[in-house]
Amino acid sequence: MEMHQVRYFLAVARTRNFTRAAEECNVSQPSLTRAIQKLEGELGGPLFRREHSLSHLTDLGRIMLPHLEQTYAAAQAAKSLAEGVRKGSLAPLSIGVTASFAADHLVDLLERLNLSLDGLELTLATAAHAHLVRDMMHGDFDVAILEEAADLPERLRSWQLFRERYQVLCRTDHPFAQLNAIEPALLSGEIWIDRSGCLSSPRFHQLCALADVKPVFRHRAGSEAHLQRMVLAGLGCALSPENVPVEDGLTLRPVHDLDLSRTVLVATVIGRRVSAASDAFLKAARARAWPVTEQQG
DNA sequence: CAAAGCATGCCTTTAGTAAT
DNA sequence: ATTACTAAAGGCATGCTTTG
Repeated sequence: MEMHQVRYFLAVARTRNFTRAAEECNVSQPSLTRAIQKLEGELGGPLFRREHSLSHLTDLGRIMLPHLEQTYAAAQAAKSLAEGVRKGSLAPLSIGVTASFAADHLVDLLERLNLSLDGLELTLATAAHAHLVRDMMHGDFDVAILEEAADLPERLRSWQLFRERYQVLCRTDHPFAQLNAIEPALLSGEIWIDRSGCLSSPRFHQLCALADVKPVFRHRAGSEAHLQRMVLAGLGCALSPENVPVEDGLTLRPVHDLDLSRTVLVATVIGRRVSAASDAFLKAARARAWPVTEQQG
């Protein structure tokens, strides 16, 4: 099925006249007739009943009409969108954010970007670290905000935004909430919610094993929002980056001597064309004041 | 019978593909 | 890179049927 066939079909459906439809479409009547015949061959039956002055859609034609209208409208929309991108009146930007990064950090940044960039068309998506990196390399994102890791692809060019520690996230009615800082030994026996797909998770397990601290690793959450809901629901405690905004009823408490922190980066892929929108975002992100972590101890 | 409406035969042009 | 072939779109001329 070709788009010109759909276009001709819609013109005939509208005018109920092959000759006038051909004029509308700026082709000769025989060309239009042949295109309709081809479409009918492909769809398995006549779309129009040819009755001279009373030509009209067949049942098949009526059934096809809304689908083909939609098809044509979608194609037209794609065309005008493409034109917008080409002329620079549209500035598409796709940002991938690691699941443990609170999008709250981006609000003012995105607000300024939207004000300064005409035609900004933003896609903001979240994914676990490994998926984010993979999707970034596949071209799904123009820019990624992710954690520093040993195995980041060489083709990623990154800039550090800020560094932050992990702290214990618990309910405000949990005994931990009363402490200024938690002794690691106190974590033993606590029911724990793991951050699945997050780089901090294996590192935390490792640190616990080294210090002979034994939380009960039982639950898993795939996003920061889910993690906080699960803690709110009383399922257990978890680790969260210290700058994550927490829900009412939750609090963050540091752990003594817990060497668990992360570096948050903004990254692009080397060699890929940097769009105006990407460039503006990168510049704004790097110029922005990010949370500063005081040195512990 | 003339005009309107659609179909068909035959042609050219163009784009894509396979072979050299 | 060049050539040959093929398929498809489209145009012109014209035929057939219906309508007024």
